[in-house]
Amino acid sequence: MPERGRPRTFDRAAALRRAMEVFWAKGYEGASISDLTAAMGINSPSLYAAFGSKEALFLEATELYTRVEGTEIWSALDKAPTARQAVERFLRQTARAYSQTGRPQGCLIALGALHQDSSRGAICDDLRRRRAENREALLRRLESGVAEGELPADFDCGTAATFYATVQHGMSIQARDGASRSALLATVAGAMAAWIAMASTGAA
Amino acid sequence: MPERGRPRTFDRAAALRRAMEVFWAKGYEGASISDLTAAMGINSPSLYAAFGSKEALFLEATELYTRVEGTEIWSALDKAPTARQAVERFLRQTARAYSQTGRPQGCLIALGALHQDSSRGAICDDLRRRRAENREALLRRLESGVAEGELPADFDCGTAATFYATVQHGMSIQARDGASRSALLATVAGAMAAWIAMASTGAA
DNA sequence: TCCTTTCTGTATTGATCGATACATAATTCA
DNA sequence: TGAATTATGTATCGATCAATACAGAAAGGA
Repeated sequence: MPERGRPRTFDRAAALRRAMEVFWAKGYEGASISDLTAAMGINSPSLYAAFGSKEALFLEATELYTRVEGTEIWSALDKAPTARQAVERFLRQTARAYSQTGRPQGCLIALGALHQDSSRGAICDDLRRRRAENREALLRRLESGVAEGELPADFDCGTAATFYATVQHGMSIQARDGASRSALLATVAGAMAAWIAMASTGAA
Repeated sequence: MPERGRPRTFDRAAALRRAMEVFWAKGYEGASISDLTAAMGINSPSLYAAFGSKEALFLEATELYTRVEGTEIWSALDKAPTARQAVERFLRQTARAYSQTGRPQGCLIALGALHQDSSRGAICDDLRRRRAENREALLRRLESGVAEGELPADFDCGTAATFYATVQHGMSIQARDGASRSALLATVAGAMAAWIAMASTGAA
């Protein structure tokens, strides 16, 4: 509460949003401090004073991404009445989110830092952990579907969770390649076609 | 034929293979000239004399990757007697190739340069073009399946080609996350489960 | 044996990377 | 008001980036 010293002259939350967009568009190593400060409207000493380092800023940016963009995509999982609808809506939300105009295409978590490297270990690990959490969320929803009797007892939830998470990752690259929303929805249709077979016979 | 001047003391083809592995593991921007020369066993002037620039070296490396690793994956498309077997073998070869021990995991074409940037336009465009060619190859094989009567006339080849190409892209990220071969094959099983539904009813 | 050509290794280029030193400005506390 | 504290802008830091200058070495052609 008691704010000592000269007050900050920029909006920290707004600057973080700008930084998130830069990381989203360019990836961790592709986003330079110059890129970031230019987008955030501040000088580098202010960036370091407010966020600590490029790495810490990225971690805050991914947390913000997860909370805002991620929720938009993943909230469908819990809201939908059936596991099938949950997965389909989650994928359709993914298609919508990955093809928004005026925003970077694809997913920050999927594309932000794919190449493990000497100094980028923490960054890669953080994104990997978030991707693993996404698969876990899918897995839990599918297991609920089995517990509730919607899905057969021998339904291979692990295989299905891995499969749908992988499709979502592929959609990030597809979106980066400039795929239209309808092209992304075609992928969703393909992925949901698998549901029928997986659900009716257990895993293939 | 007439080799004037001092002969090269290193094997250009072997050096290119090493460079390909560095780009494969670290991506275009993640691979520094130092990384490359160290792996190739030469100094930077030799690199520039033999390959021109980092960008030209990358383009040669991706061409080599396509010719060697790519053929291993994609040759299944033409060899298999049916479209379904072609797609399944193509995906299973992908799972195998993406989880080879002692090699980078995932695909150079899919992961090499995902973030379009000022100076990397040509690199991104080249990889994008190769990814588009892969989808085209899938599409042609599926259309053959329709022409030969294996698939119904209303089978949506475009949707299926996009879907399977996207699954393969997702498998690159899955592999980068350390997925085992069996985990990748689980994704293949999921993707092939979609075949049944797509082939029996046309697109979903 | 020169001359030309090409490659090799050392050393270095200007640019940019992430990160700071420092002086100054703006606020709270006493 | 004066001391303490924190933020800001300028001007950098050493390290590393991709790319070369340059001199010497190794080959062919004359």
